[in-house]
Amino acid sequence: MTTPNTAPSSRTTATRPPAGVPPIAEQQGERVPTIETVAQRAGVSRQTVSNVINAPDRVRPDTRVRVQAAIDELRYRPSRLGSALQSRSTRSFAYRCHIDEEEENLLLDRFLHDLCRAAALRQHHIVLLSPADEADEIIAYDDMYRTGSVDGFILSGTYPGDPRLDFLIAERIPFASFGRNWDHPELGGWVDIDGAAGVADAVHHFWTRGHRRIAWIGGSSTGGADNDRREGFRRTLTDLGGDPLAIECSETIEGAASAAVAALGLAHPPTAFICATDVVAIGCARAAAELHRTVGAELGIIGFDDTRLALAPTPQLSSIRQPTAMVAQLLIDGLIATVTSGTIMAPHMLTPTLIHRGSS
Amino acid sequence: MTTPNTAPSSRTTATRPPAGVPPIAEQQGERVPTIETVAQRAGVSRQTVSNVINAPDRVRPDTRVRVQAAIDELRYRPSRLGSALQSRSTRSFAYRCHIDEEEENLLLDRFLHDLCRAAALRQHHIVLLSPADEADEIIAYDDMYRTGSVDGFILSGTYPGDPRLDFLIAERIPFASFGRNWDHPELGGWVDIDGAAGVADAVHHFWTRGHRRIAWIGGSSTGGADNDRREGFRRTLTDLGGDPLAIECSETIEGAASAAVAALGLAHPPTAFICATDVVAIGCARAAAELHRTVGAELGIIGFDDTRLALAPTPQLSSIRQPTAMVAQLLIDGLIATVTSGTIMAPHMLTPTLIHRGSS
DNA sequence: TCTCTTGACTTGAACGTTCAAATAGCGTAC
DNA sequence: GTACGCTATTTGAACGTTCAAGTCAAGAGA
Repeated sequence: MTTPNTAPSSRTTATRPPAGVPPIAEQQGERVPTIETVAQRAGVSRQTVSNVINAPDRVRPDTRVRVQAAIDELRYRPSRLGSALQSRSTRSFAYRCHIDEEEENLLLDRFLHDLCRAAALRQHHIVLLSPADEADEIIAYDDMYRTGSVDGFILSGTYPGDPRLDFLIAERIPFASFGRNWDHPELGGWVDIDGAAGVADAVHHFWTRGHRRIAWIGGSSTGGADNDRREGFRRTLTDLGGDPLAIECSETIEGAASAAVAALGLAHPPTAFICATDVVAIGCARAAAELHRTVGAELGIIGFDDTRLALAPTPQLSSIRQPTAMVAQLLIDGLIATVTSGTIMAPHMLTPTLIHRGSS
Repeated sequence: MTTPNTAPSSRTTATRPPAGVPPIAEQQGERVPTIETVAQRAGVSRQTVSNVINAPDRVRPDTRVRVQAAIDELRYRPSRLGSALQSRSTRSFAYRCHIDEEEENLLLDRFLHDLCRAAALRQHHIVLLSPADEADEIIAYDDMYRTGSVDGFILSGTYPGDPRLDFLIAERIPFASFGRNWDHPELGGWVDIDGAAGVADAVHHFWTRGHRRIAWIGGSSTGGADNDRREGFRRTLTDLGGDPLAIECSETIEGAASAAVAALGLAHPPTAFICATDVVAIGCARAAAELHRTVGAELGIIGFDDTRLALAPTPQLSSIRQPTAMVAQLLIDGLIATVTSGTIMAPHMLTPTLIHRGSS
């Protein structure tokens, strides 16, 4: 962070812009038009202009046309700050952008994108937050809310005992979470995917195709989504009369691959893997390749999240897809309702879909 | 987007929050403290409170202490909206969040994260934009800037003829770009990585280790960063007296793998691959595995971007790392300067670093 | 003693919007 | 003819801050 390693070219061009290019924002002459400018031009009052924009039905058609013409001529756009100050709403929500160097999070990428889209649909913006750790995250929530920077918060990746939910509920700060409130689901404020149901689908899928030795492979977490999925696996397979084998591994390609190799070397090895994430599934596919086993009917693999990674191997991996776009839309709509009505949104549990490809 | 697939539990809990949990934001009694509240409590005027916060040296120490006490007691935080309206600056920048379902962009993830951090360091926020296409992107820029939603824009992935730069310069809208202005680099407003220099490093790395048949493998774009890197490869290898082999492929694991398999089947096959991205490098590694070739001294691979993907294969992949954190910091500082001074930031060309691992 | 300067603080105004209340115009019913 | 209701529009005030100009007292210089 000292002096950047610059190439020669960066020295030749000084801080000033090159000749011929006038500096940015040199509009001293032409002030940005305000609602007052428009009003004067159209020969009406501020409020009428405001009405033309926000409640056109309150304005007589001919006046409306006249005002609209003034708006167009002046290229007027209402100031978001002005209206935010007055309405006490910024029309924006914050979301923590947690890029973990260790862990894959292609799903969260997609979710972030969906979130932006869903917010834009409702004329809202997403502001990013990137706290160092969890304590910092709560401080950042407090700070952003109290300074009026955003109207509320979108969370993701909740887990049992999550202090963020406790904090937001206690402080009466509007929020909506991708991931249930594990401790008090009845409080609402969340949208989640029924991971156990998705895994149950996968188990049935393999079972009806004749697999009798089906394994779960994933991280070792004892609570939250991973645990929910693993328990869904155990329950479903037990109900079918099978013997559930749960393999623990770190959720990286490497970790999953070596765990899968070990599992395939067992006396009674699995013939199908249901994986906690697509990354784990990729690891299983690699293990199969290393052991010269063909992935498909004889050795099945199903991933989770249906990220781009699932398309990489040959054959492409079946995967359990989460409807992130719908999650995002529900969260945004729910959070908007929370902000306006002051009530926490009703919980929504969505079911994922098994996307069937060559690997199962 | 019709009725979501909800679990039974979502029916039991209605839109109202469960009994015992009072609705959010029920603080009618305790109004949020403003600067005026603090002023009254401390027995001073608004402006003095403002000075305590923004220019403490203008206030006598004992008054300062008294005001600070009032601030702490009331838990006062200045409204970002109020000050933004007055100062005509939101202290926020917009960045386009382009998640391409087709293409890997782990690098952009990291960059986004770094951007947030760099912005936070300067008390700024990053607001996301997610336009459908490029025309939409320009409309979104115009809209956000004119409504005063943000002070300026951070771009990434510029290319020759990029209409976004032309637009922003023409409209005198503050911006800073990760990726040079290919058509008019002298105009500034950008920070970029000298991709050609990074590739040159990689070529020398292989050359000194005895490789004489070195290949470039990547997309077919005819301008922008990819082209710059490929030309850097051609030039460096030609200067050393080698015969540059540039292989075209789609930048997916699949596409790269099949292209690499084909290349390795040539009469005079390459012994080292320099890849346009880590994804392409993963593809090469897979091609090697398929052909039972050992990656390392005899068959070299170097990726680009040094994402988490580079750590997945065995041996782990060498990769050319871009200093994204520094890019982000330079862009944020440059953009802040642009907003305040009205001048476009000087260009900065940074050099990437070859991270040496088992694959080279 | 008078003026000038300085430091510490206050006051008025403005930023751009929208809510709530007020007003004007006009037709209609009693 | 007056009272009423309705619609279209205007006005005043407020949202929370900071800039610019102002006040006021104390100290310095002549």
